[in-house]
Amino acid sequence: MPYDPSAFPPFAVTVDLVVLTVRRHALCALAVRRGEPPFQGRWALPGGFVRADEDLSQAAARELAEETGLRAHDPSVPAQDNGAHLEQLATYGDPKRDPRMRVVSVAHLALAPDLPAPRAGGDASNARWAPVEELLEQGGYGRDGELAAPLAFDHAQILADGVERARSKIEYSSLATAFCPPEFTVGELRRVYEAVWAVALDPRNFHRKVTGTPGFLVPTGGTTTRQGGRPAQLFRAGGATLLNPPMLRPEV
Amino acid sequence: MPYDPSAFPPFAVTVDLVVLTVRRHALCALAVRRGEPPFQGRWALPGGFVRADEDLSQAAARELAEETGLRAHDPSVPAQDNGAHLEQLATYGDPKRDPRMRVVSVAHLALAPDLPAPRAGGDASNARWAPVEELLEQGGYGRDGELAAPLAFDHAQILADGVERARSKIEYSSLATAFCPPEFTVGELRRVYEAVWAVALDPRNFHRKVTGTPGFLVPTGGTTTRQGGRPAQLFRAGGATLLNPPMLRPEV
DNA sequence: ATCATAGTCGTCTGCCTGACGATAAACACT
DNA sequence: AGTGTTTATCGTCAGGCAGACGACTATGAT
Repeated sequence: MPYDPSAFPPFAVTVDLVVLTVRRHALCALAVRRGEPPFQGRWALPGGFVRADEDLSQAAARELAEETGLRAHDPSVPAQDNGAHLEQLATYGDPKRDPRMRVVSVAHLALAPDLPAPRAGGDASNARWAPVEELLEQGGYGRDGELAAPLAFDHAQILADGVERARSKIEYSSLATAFCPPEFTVGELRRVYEAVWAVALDPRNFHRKVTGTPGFLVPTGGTTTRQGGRPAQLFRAGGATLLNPPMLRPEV
Repeated sequence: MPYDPSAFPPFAVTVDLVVLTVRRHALCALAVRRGEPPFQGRWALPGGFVRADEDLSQAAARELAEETGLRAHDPSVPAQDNGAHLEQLATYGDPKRDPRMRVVSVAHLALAPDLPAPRAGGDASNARWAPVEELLEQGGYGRDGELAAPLAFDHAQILADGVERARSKIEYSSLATAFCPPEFTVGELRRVYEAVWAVALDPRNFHRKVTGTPGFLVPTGGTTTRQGGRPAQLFRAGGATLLNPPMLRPEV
């Protein structure tokens, strides 16, 4: 097939972001309110057009910074610091997914600690962290009594795919630490798993598992009592990225 | 950001295919020879433009049919028959990945049994099954003595990603059956694992594992001696898609 | 002082896996 | 017909890991 420029239809290419964090024992996603049609006033995932000279991951990192102030974690820099984990999720290209034109969206998944406050163009009322169940349920009422309209476009599907990716990936990788601050306790890490999987885990078995997996956690020497109770050791994420054997997700 | 049609740059969107099969105890990928510049004469992954009214998965299924004659397995149809497994792999959008224009390629991964003979536009000399190591090694010589030039564009990266996806996915899913004909023996399935992982597995432990996993294999009642030796039971792929606990890939 | 909370160390049991012996049923020879 | 080769299939045993859960420790709150 010759590459005649008139032989292929032009597409708009966007990146959409599933930004996940754990707040108040719940897995939450960043949502922004749409200012223009279509779906004006509805909640949507943050995103935007890919620029002409930009790689897809660059566009995703730029959007992430614009919406949250988070820097994406560059894998080439060992000190991951405040950087959020960012990875490509999947691409959505149904011809009718945007009523105005043909848009192909390359969705990315970002995992961040609880710290940041959302800001959409500086307007906090148009951005929020919402529990993923609240964003995914159709027609219910959210915590604020507002009718929970479904997310704009196919963003409910994208969010569901991102949540599923995160849920499965923390099984066999050390990615759960991306939800934690630079230093954290075993209990805090356990609460991340409990929030993401929406299950209760045995603290003793969890402690044995994570401290017994080489390279997963590195003790910093410090302790903290910020969770109450007996002081807990502080850890940093170790170099290991793959968990073998994996963390087992309870059946029900 | 308003959706002014002049506010976003136009992209060409293509699908590229990583089609994998197992032949002669080796994991092989489908490669086609490029007829025009750039990379004229070099081997590349099959692919093509997404049409204006086509979904991404439809485009991938169409390209797969055009290149191999394989029908993609429609998940809504339980009888998978001759259909190949097809799933989205990842999207590649480096601004310089195609020297002519801005092309975003949505790569797909297809797994097929050994049956089909390649055909690229009816010309078999421009399509072949090649062992993935041969396609991925740089500067060596292939089986036919031909200098192994690297694949065109970023297709070596795409192929490597597809192979890695296949290798990890057969660990925790029943996807290895996609490499097998509709009816197959435990030994044939084991040789699929051995080819994809490039390892040797213990036949007795493998037999215990796959026959002991509920829903993985369904006996058809028949037997075959097409592999020589004692007649082996024939099985069909069962309904289970997830393997829990997973098949463990040997360390080395 | 007592309680509540959270963290940490152990024990026990059952399941799964890896290593490997043994038997079974075909085919290819001699 | 017997022997060897190949592949399939069943069984046994030891080690590792996870789930269930008891026990103890160290802090803050009342």
